[in-house]
Amino acid sequence: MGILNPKKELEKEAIVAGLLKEKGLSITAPRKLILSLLMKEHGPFSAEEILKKLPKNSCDQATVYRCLNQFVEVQLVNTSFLEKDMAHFEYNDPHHHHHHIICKICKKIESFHDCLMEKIELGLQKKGYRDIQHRLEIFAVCENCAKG
Amino acid sequence: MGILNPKKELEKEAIVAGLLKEKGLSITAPRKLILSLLMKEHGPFSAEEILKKLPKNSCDQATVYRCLNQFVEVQLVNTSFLEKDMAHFEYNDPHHHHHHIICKICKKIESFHDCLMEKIELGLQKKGYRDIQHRLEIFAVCENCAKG
DNA sequence: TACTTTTTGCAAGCGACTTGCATTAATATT
DNA sequence: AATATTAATGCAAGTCGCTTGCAAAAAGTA
Repeated sequence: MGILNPKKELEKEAIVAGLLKEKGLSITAPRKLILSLLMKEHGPFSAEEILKKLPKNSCDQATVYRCLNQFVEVQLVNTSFLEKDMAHFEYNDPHHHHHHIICKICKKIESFHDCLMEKIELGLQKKGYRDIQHRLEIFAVCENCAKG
Repeated sequence: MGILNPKKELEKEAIVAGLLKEKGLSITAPRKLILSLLMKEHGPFSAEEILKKLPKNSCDQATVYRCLNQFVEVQLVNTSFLEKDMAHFEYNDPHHHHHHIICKICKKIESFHDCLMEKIELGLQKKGYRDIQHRLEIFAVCENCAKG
């Protein structure tokens, strides 16, 4: 794909570099690789999956974790804990806000773009989902900490 | 408290034992201790916190984890991943459905009993919370797996 | 280009959680 | 109620996702 259309690839590179700069991160090979991977493929992916998807020996496991944590900090990436014991990461596209539903048995992950509990659960039941549970967690800075 | 009102304590014991039986779990000392702790105090608590709250040497770390996982399986307890790297556990009281908000900085956890995104975020802003993010995860059995 | 700062790779380390196994306790059976 | 059977517990060792210290390399800066 990059070979077939080098112009477009260069544009994408520029976008990725721009995002990194915007967030105050220096532009390095691993950071570009990881971020463009996450922007191209729709996760959520575990760190291990990301490492496997990168070109062989292009970057170390430790670097993957370090980059992902930095991306989360600057809100380029969202974390979720769909599976116990393992974080999943996904590019945070503000224009495509969505949530995940993971099958308790086969662990298949799907996304949906709606955001209202009752509506969601009814819709999912009609789709054939059973035994639906949800978890909503909110992260914020409290009044006290916002002052300090 | 148990000493002051032994009758009420016995009643509570019976409730806890009843819940365990209802869920097909045998009634053991550690299970009774952990479940009644979670029913009495409102978490969410980490496994470590639970272990510390139990009477000294009343049960092993491994047992705490084993019990908690069983409780989650039978839906007596809910898990949340408010902090990366550490699960939190809480008694699943169907009459007091609620969610959690954790401060990004001081990690203070509060619960709220409302359940509508926009309403929630507006209300929290008025309460002084800033930089609000939320995470909603849904767990269910998909059509395929429900068949099998 | 030379200097300073940050990032990376590697390997060792950490910590939450799990597991194998012998012992002990809970349920089922008689 | 006593015994047999099955399951749960404690202990210690192990696993695994993730982090970190440090020297080398690459980015940013002048």
